[in-house]
Amino acid sequence: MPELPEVETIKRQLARVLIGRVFKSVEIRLPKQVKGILVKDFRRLIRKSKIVKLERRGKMLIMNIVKEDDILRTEGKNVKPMFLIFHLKMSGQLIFKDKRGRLKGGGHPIKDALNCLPNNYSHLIFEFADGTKLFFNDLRQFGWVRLVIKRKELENLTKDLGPEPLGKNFKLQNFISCLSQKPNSRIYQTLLSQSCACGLGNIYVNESLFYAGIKPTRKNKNIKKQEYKKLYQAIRKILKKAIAARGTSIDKYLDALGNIGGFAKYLKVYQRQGQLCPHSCGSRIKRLKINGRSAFFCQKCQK
DNA sequence: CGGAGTGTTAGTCG
DNA sequence: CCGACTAACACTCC
Repeated sequence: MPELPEVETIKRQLARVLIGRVFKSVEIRLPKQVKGILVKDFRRLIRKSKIVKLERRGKMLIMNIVKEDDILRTEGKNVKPMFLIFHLKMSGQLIFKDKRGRLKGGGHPIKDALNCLPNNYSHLIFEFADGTKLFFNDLRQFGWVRLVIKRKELENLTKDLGPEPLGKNFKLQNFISCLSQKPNSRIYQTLLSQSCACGLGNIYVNESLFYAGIKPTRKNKNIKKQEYKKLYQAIRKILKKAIAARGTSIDKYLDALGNIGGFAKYLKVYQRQGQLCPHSCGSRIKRLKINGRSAFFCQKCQK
């Protein structure tokens, strides 16, 4: 599930409960989800590390962690953090459970998953020194976690990501020139590729294109500057609104447990095929496969 | 029961 | 290099 607004929501929720906590151990039930490092090194580096900061880059959640020993040795000055990076892909969740069993965090909703933790999908279980826990659940097992020591390695992992669409570096002119560099790509596909703006997935790409009045099948080279401006504004507006609503949840899911999802009621086209266009044009929302993904759009309102 | 569909992206192939 | 396609996986829905 998680696209930019969902990961941002999870980051904000988890920051409130994770900053300052110290890892005691990690139970690795599905080793393949720990990428790029030997499991034994992963355990060793995690142990006695304190979470000092949470960041997000695109759809990745990044915890800055520091060995407690290093903090003591240097009296907390100029300690370089390591980076624990999560990608939830299609179905990952990060759920924090405090000592009383209360939950915070969230991700893709899995039926009954929150009633019982750990469950069949809890592939990594981090335990903190105070007995609280962080569960990494992932039904489809595409998600991953990695740990890198240097900021340089983190930069390597994010180097192909376009700018943060809500960040200062996201400028209309840069956005247009980036899209123009892929003249034969279709706008729907380019937006999903993370290259000109990061963090957009199928929900927000479809919603942004509807808002901007651009058909997902349009080739970039045929899109006018004015339309790109509208798209740029649409992306920012929709992402902000989605973050304010704490993300989107499709399907059934449990609220009240720190799980996410108020944006679903604002969706105009995503998974609304067959329904009347919300612009009251009389046309019905179409669904079309583009490179294996479902695009949703109004034939009348999107040119 | 079989097939399609699901919030992602890395890798391969032409 | 680009764009199209597929695999990684487990589940739900029609």
